[in-house]
Amino acid sequence: MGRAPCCDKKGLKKGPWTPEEDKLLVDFIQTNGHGSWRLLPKLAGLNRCGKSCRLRWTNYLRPDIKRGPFTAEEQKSIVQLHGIVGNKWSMIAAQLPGRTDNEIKNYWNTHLKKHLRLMGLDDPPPGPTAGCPATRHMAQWETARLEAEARLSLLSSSSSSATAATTASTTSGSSSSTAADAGDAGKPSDVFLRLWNSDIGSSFRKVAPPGSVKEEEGVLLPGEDSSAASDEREMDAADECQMFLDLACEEFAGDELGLFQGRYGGFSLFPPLDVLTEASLDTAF
DNA sequence: AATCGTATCAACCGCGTACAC
DNA sequence: TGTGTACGCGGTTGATACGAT
Repeated sequence: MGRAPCCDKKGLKKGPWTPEEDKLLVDFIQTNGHGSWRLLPKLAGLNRCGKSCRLRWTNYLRPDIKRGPFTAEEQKSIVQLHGIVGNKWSMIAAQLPGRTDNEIKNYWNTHLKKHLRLMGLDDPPPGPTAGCPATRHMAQWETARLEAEARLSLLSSSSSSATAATTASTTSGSSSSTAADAGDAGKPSDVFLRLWNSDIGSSFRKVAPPGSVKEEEGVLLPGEDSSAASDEREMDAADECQMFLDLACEEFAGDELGLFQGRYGGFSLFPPLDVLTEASLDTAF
């Protein structure tokens, strides 16, 4: 479990990439694929470490990257998904075709977080019943998320067969299976994918513009879609404000999704652990 | 026009995990 | 089984752009 020595090498260039370097990297990957990132810079004639090449490719040069401002739907999705998985930017990015984890992370830190703070939705007070309704609901979501992680970790550690069944059910039933499904959906710790393929996830998926996601891979094809012009508009301040109000005071708060099963004076996404069987887990996720 | 403060985002750093040997 | 290596992720930094004074 040692540290990667990849960037320890002296003499490797750092800092901003030049157009020439970009071209070398793109040409090489389009011809040969990236293969081993460690070997790539040498093979491509780049004086960079593999890590830097991978980052440049995944965050900037990849052909399927979507440029431009985040749409209203994307912003809404980010806020919602963040409420479930927290700072799991790669998970969130997997649900937003063409957006990178780095981009989403930056956008969250510079835009969305600021808006939430201004509205008092960030930094919730202790206890789910304190504060304004909107803040309380945000706290409830965070509580639910933590509980979900704890429960599923517990369950997955004791039931590998349930995991296999879950994987089978999730990959067959969803019309918006993603690249992540193909890769990591079988991991018992992948809480998000379980949630995403549950009723909760399907509710969230409703916000995605029709046709914006390729059915099998969950990514935009070159030249595909992008016709959802109405979704491409940039939100003005009033739109954004209203969006957060909507999220906090309606969807996050509501039982309209059938999420909250009150107990112990609070709420929970799940029935008590002792009634959670493998079968019920399969049904739920 | 110059200076200063703030916002943005590309890129880096370091850690955790998976995997090969 | 233990160790080393490579990769991916999230947090952070620093350069640059932009707006205010």
